[in-house]
Amino acid sequence: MKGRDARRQALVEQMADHVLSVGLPGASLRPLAAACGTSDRMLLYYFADKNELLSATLGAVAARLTQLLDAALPGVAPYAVLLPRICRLMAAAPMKPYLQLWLELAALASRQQEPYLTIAGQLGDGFLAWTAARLEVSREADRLPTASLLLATVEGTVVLRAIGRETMVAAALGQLPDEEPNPARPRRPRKSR
Amino acid sequence: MKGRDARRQALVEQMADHVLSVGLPGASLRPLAAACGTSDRMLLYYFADKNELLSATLGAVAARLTQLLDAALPGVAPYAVLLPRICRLMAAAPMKPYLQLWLELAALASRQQEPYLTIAGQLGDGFLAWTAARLEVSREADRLPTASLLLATVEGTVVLRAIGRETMVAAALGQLPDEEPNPARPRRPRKSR
DNA sequence: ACTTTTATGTAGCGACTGCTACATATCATC
DNA sequence: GATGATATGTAGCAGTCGCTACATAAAAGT
Repeated sequence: MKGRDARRQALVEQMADHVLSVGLPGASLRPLAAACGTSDRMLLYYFADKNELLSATLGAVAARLTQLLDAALPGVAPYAVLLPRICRLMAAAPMKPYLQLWLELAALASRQQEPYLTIAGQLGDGFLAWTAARLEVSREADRLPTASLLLATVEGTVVLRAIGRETMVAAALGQLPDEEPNPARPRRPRKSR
Repeated sequence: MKGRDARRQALVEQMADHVLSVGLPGASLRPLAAACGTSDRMLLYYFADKNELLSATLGAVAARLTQLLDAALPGVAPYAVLLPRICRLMAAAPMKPYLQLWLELAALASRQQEPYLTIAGQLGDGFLAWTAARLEVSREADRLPTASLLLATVEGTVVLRAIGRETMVAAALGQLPDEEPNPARPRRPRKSR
């Protein structure tokens, strides 16, 4: 009764590895079991069914992501600085598997499928809180609305990058309200006049 | 050789209906065939394989979406007006099946799967052009960058709505640069002073 | 009328899906 | 050392997946 929970946790972590590398399409019982060095039979011995198993695994993934995000971007910044900063963070290699999984979750959640809808919602709440905590606002009442707007834009760049349109992301980020202190930005080579 | 293409087109339209209603997860050969009143055998008689069949079907879906979007939102508007306008359009009921499919495409594209990556990319290009055409800018050089930023934010609200966070969308849209001419918006009941 | 092309039905293959029945180990407790 | 709980292997079920071999019907062309 004690080692059982420990074994479950160990399996969950190994399954999290596997899901992060191949995504939900590859998250069927036999491949998952193989990634854990066990059998589908044993997975269903430790978990009631695939749903419970996946819920636990995605929970572990969410925990890793939370940890990863919390470690990133210390300090606060105003909207116009924070947006490109977060977008750059989301474009970094370590985020890729999480964001691929995130889009798969969003697609399933969009069809109201449980447990994905619930999990994706909680992840979204986490994203918002994380964003809000790093946002510098003049009026405190603007924090959540501004963070929501920022989050939406970031999510959008994630989608655009997913469909291979990094150019659009770059164009969008070049089009900020221009409040960040970036002295060395060549606007245009200032034609001779 | 003549009726063949007509039959293909008819099948494609019926499959588009089906895909729009159940999404890519339900787009396997036998259900698709049933939706067309035929058999999987016949689908693979008119199409080389499932990939070709799905490409054609998603092309038809894209055409419908283009038509649907082109009919919507005549006239141009500046960024701050256009953003909530488009978001409201995306939240409308007729868009739902398209956006659910769009997220599924984005998730598959994110894993570099063809033909989804190509199709999603083309759809994204269409979105950007559509947005840019409705955007009112002061400097023409800002059109594409600003449209990209707008598109990203819109896509983000689509994701947030997919995961059941309409509240975040509402909060984000309340947090616009506030340039739209909306005289009857109660900011706050202006406390007595 | 004969042949060739076009269209359709039937049946099935091998692989995979989530899940389960049954048997058996291993091991702690009484 | 018998007994019961915990753990694991083997085998398989009923279903779906994309796809194909084989037969045949209808139609078109000669």
